[in-house]
Amino acid sequence: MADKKMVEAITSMEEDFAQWYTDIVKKAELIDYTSVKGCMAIKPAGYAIWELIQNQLDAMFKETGVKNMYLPMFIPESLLQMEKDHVEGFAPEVAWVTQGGGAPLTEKLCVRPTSETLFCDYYKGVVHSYRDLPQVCNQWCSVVRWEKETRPFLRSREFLWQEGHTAHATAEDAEKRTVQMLNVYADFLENVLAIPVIKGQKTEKEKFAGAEATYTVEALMHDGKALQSGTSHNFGDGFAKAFGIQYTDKDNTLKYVHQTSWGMTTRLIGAVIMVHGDNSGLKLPPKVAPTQVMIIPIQQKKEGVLDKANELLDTLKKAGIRVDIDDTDKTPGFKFSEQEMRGIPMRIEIGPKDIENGKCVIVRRDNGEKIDVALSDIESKVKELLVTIQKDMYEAAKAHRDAHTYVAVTMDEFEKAFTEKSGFVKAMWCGDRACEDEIKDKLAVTSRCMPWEQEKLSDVCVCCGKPAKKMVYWGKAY
RNA sequence: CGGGGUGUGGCUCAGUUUGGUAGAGCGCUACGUUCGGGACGUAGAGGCCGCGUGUUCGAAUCACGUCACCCCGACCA
Repeated sequence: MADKKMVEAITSMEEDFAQWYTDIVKKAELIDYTSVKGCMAIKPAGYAIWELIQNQLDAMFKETGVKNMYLPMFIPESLLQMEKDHVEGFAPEVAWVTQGGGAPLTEKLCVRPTSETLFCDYYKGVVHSYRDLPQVCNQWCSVVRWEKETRPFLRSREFLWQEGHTAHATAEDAEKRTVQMLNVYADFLENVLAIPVIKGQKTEKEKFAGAEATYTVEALMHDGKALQSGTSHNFGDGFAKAFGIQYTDKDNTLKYVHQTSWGMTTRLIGAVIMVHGDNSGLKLPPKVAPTQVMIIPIQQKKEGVLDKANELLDTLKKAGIRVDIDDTDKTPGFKFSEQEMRGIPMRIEIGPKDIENGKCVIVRRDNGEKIDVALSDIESKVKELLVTIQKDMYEAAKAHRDAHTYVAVTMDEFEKAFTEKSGFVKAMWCGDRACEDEIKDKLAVTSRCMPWEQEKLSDVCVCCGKPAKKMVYWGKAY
């Protein structure tokens, strides 16, 4: 039961979702604002989540043959301009370095907004033969995009991410890698972050600047808005032609490589907050919880309580669980609320009464359930519960997503879905940019993706009534 | 970049209308009593009132400028 003071601590999500989000980000101590506009200090609690994301995602990449490397944070102006669509897409939001050591530079450098051009420049030097392919590299770094309006994790001027860049001998290989990486992303979101996603393709209007095709994983936040959570792009040979990346094939002819890129960012932390969080604070899936279990001793000054609590701590630590103990002299009630705010998946209460009975009390963050557990069973029970919580959080998020996904066959239904409700709306589309533009102007709604799992809801476009080509997920986006 | 809002101890804010010695609650420090859902007592520490210029005998308060942050839109991951 939520105590009055606890509710007052953060704005409720029903009252003001944006403020609720900001409150959580601050009160769970994930970030601080800094004196650099639009750039945040990612605090230890926030960065630890990012490290867990990095470690697990990186391991998944490596299973598919990805190698990590690093390229400069600066891009010469001439390099950025090599590919026309790409530069048009990014030029408006890049930051420029015009001086070095007090003297003007002969050529200004932009701070990378993304590194396609640098990887192209690099691959041009290392790819000569079909034997040099494929190149499958990734870098973990930060990028800078001069956003006008910023929000912690969701939109900042500098953000952390990974960007994978590959070069392949054939269009088929490139397409295969693009799809493969999107599947890695979907797998990661669903199994590690417990966030269900829609996999699909972006429309021409929404695809990445310079890409032939952009695939995306789209997630639904608790307020019914969509969040693009990861993208994978197939560039075809467009960049290769612009940069002259060629190799000699087995038949002794010169051919252009086919390239891909794919990225996920610290925005994922925003997604975790907005998918799982509640009015008591953050709710972390066990797999990305820096602390999975917090032990809270009750009446800790009483003989033997702290000893027993520390014994528990050791047992669980040895079992490989990320566990900590809160033995500060705050009251238990305060500690309960604080650990809930921080999103710790599970807490263990242990006091004199428990010790007498050879047990302790486990409380789940995800559903508040209290469970008596014999001290002798603690290790196996905690392990089992962490798995259960991870799974239940995914199921809860999926139930919410499904309950907020609507079907619209007519424009009337479509408009109603967005004015009276909020969430994903599935509707048929003719494939024309004009209909996409009209829907956006009218309802501030964008096409999120053309899902790989297509359904036929009707024969005609929801907007113009002409024959439909694709079923599209629409939504209001972050 | 357009619209709206806010800047006063670490946090939330009062004080600004009508210029006159900088306030409260929470938090923090020390000690003691507490402890199964945000405890209490006593004693303390802590503030170029976002920044700049101007008006004035005197500015947190008035004027002009500027910066930052939050929210909504447009743009993006």
